[in-house]
Amino acid sequence: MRRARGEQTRQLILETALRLFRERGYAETTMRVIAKEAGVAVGNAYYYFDSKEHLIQGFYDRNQNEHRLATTALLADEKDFAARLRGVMHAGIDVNEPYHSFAATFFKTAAEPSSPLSPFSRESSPARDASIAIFRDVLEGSTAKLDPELRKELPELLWLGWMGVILFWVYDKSPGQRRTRRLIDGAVPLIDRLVSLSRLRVLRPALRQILTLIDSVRRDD
Amino acid sequence: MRRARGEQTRQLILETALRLFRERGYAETTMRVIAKEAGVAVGNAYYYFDSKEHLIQGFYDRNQNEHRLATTALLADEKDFAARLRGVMHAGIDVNEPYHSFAATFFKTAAEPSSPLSPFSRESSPARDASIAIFRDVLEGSTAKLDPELRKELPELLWLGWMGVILFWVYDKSPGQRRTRRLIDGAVPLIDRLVSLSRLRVLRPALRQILTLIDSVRRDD
DNA sequence: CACATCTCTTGAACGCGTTCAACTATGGGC
DNA sequence: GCCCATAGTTGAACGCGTTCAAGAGATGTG
Repeated sequence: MRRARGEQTRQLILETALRLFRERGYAETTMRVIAKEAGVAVGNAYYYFDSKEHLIQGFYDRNQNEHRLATTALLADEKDFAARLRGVMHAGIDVNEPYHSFAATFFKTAAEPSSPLSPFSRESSPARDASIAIFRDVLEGSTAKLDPELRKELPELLWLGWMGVILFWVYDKSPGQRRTRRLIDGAVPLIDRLVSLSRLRVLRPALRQILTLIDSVRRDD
Repeated sequence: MRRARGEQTRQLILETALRLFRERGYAETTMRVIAKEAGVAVGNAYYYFDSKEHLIQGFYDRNQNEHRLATTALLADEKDFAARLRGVMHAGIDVNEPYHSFAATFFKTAAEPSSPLSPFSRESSPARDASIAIFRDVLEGSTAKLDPELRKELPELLWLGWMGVILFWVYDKSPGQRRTRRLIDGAVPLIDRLVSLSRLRVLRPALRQILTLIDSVRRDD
């Protein structure tokens, strides 16, 4: 089997790279060392990964998957919207916590718009969609009552908010990133309240304005 | 005078670099070419600038200043809050527009939390305070009526929102970055409306919740 | 004027990510 | 069993940002 051997080498390189990234940091880990540790030639790594940055995509995918797994139990039992959202966000931070010190470097790389690692890039689209799906589940599996038009947009908005939390977390230098935990604990009830308020008649015009804004901005022409 | 000669070389290197960045892009401009065009040795550029990315700081400072200058006329005349905010944001985009293509790279550098170029870093504090001051002026020089506690926090919140607009702009690949313009045109009236709504009795609890959240997150322990 | 000191300048050299022509191993077709 | 297209692998070589020992030039000191 050709495929099997290729996949094996690919995994070997990826696992070696991620281990070294964790042990010594991203910038300090050279492609030559990754190749040497994996027992292959430098060029071989480039046969499987377009660039050093692309290796990080593997890290993202794995954590993304761990995040999903960490939330399934909660999302199966809990019905309260706020509790679901809070659980999902804390789980997301839990999963990434061991990597906080070098997540900053990853973030720097991912921040470049042309980078394949950017959360908004085409290459990240599957991971992004999977992440948005979690937030759709958070909403749809809950007993929350809200404006039907907002319901359609909310999963993506929650994902955007989640990106904001991640951004905050990356910059968070407080011990154990407590501030991020406080942000989540404070923001979730607030979001819950605002979502409920979406059915209020007085706020109808403001809500429509928000939805119109989302629509006009989304059009990419 | 030594200082004069050094400063002259520094300016020569900076201007040459910015010109080349504009002409051929950031990644395509090598330090060797910058040095050659400026008529100095490569190492000389590193005597004045810590790295290639640090050359961007000069660009950043210059545009920051231009933004401030571009808003003074408007902020002296206009009294309507929405019009003031809209003008300031569009002016900010105007100033940066010619550099959109390599602003991405600048953003990448600024995004690293440990970077002195980060908008949240201590080194950027003066620039950040200056920027927040503009938004304070936007608010205080307007006739807007709003909750007094919100009034204290709003300038910083507007600045944060502005950072979000910049982030959107950096990623905006639509011709002439039209989507960013639409975002501003749509978001400003919305902010205006929400600010007005802050005096509404029904929303009092939600507002207090927002203010409490800001306070708890700001505590850095 | 000589000397010491500090500012400024040089360019070869280093290590990095990345490329690519050349090579080897594999498996299916006849 | 042989052949050949394809998958997989190699490592020297390239151009890049960056460093640094060495020196040149300007200024202060006796």
